[in-house]
Amino acid sequence: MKRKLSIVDLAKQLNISPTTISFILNGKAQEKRISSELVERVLKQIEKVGYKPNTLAQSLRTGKTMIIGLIVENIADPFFASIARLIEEKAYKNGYKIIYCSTDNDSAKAKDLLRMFQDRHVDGYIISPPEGIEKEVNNLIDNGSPVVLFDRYLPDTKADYIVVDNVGSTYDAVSHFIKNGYKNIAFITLDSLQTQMQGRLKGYENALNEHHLNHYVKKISFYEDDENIIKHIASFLEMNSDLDAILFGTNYLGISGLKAIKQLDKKVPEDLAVISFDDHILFELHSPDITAISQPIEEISEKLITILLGRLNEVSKTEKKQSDTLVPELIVRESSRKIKA
Amino acid sequence: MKRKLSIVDLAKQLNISPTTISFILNGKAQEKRISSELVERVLKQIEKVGYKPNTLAQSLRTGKTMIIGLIVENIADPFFASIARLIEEKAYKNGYKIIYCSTDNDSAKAKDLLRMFQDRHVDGYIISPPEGIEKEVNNLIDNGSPVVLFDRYLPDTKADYIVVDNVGSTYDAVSHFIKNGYKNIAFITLDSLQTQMQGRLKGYENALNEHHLNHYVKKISFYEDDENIIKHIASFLEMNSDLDAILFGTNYLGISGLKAIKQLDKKVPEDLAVISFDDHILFELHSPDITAISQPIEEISEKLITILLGRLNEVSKTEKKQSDTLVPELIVRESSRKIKA
DNA sequence: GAAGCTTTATAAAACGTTATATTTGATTAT
DNA sequence: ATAATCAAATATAACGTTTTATAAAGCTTC
Repeated sequence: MKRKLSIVDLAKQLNISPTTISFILNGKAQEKRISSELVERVLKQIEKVGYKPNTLAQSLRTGKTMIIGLIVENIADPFFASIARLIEEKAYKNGYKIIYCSTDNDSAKAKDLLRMFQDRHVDGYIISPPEGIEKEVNNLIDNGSPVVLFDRYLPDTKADYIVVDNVGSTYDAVSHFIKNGYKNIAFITLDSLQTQMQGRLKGYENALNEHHLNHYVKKISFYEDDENIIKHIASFLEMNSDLDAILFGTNYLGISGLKAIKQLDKKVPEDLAVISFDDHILFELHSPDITAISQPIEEISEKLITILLGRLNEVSKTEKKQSDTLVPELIVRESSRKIKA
Repeated sequence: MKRKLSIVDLAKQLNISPTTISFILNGKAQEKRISSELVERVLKQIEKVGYKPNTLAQSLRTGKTMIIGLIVENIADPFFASIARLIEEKAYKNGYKIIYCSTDNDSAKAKDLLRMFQDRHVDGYIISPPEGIEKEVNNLIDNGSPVVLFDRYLPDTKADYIVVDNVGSTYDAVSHFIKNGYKNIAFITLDSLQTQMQGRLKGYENALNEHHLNHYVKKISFYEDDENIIKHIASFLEMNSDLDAILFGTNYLGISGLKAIKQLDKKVPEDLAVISFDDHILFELHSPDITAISQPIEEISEKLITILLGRLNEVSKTEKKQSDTLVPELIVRESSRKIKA
């Protein structure tokens, strides 16, 4: 196990001071008026012996780690996994690494993770936050660490955020149902106060109210497992036999919902039309294929990383809160087809 | 931006030496015979002011970062995302964080990532390796960093690994086809020398040979995008109109394959029976649902982290290569149903 | 009453950088 | 002639820990 060589070793080899090498490596050769011959000589030796600065020492000294903390609800969810993948890629191109963790929407776990990330001195945060971590997030920002939220945001924080137009997109989805002749439209969603779920509910209600239609809302706890979700949805469907359409609030509710519908032997869209929030490969290949509200994943990731990198390079930390609301697309498929008249 | 307080600050507050605090914090109070009153007093103050050691300084001094580097083919692939999720969870419980990156099966990128992770002094590695990084992996091990491979392994390295019985599972899948009356069975796989793909091919061939059936193998480059994969599969199916069953070598080949089959308006399993490697939520809900070779994801993750943590706690690094081969399960569904006689 | 142990605690060096202040010798301005 | 500027490089302290070696004080023991 050979010890890696340090800047001091390198300095000894060249018979110069470590300081000089450090200046050269940090692009201060000109500013510090290091002669170009020396610069040349140093770079050549670095190349030759394959010297690499110790990032830990650099971080300890500078306070920068070039690591971004990514906190998502669940890395195994394809929506979050895709976002993670894109963020990883973009961060990597800018010299940043990602440390990630999943919260399971548990605020205690999220706080724990924030503490850990802080211990590790990550430079910035990208978070899909559970409720209840407002204080911790504000603390981070007050301590100079930029935080960008996504998917949902925390109104009582100074954190930047990127979200989508939840209200508008469920409004459009329900309107699409109505235009196609559906009248008894349910919304199966999470029992959650998070902004995105509130928005989705709002859009649903707005559309129904406009047409004076009945509301059928089923709220499911985040902490149920797949099997229980299916049971709840199935019994909700049985108890509301007049329903002719369902909007699902998230992709996994949609998936569990399809399982419930299958169990009940209902036909989509003849017995029950379906739209789900979040597109999924399954929705594309399902028979019939499922209409979905597709979030602009690429654009979300791009904006997230752009804002965060911007903050990281900012000189004065005074600039005010940044946010953006992107527009999802309703991908119309077979499952929400017109009722035969 | 308040500066965090250091062990020195704490020592000053208590009018004692930083050394003493360090000993106490590292559980050496007894060994170093620190009086229990002092221990008490120190712990109380730590609690009171919320002192947290700086992990960077600790890492610099000790050479340990408590970070595990996770290198997967693609974090957005549900197989890898699920593994990542489970590994994350188990690592977290043991005080380790995860840094992850995706390789896209690109050995140059993988080498780059290994270098980065090394720069960051990660304590150990979990890798689904592309070919061509044998030298780098051996270097890591020689330098004392444990490496555990999964999904595929590198025969020419000393790295531990966890894989599944690829040969046996595709053998079983093909045998299942044969038992159900299928005779012209294709294997659509990646054009790859990686051990898992070689194994899957082997199992396919073994089963066919046993029954003196024709081989139909289509190898697809890893670097094609979804659209092209579909085209290749579609044209392969058109050119081999006598086929009555297909085994797909990975989940995304299976998914693209289903799209191709849909485009060609073939019925599953009447025109074409289907089995795919790797289970997927889509396979469960597809009509008809798709028979799949399901890998024991939970068990894989468990063994990976167990081996790695074992290595990290090992005193002498002499113990020999560890490996394990787990057994996937063939989940039989509608798509490989018996041909009507 | 000196030598040797215990007990309890500490000083100082080290990990590998970077940033600030300083040195040295040469050149220019007054 | 001397003060002032400049070019080129360096010494040193600092970041916050851990570890090794050492100290101080009290107690035995002969």
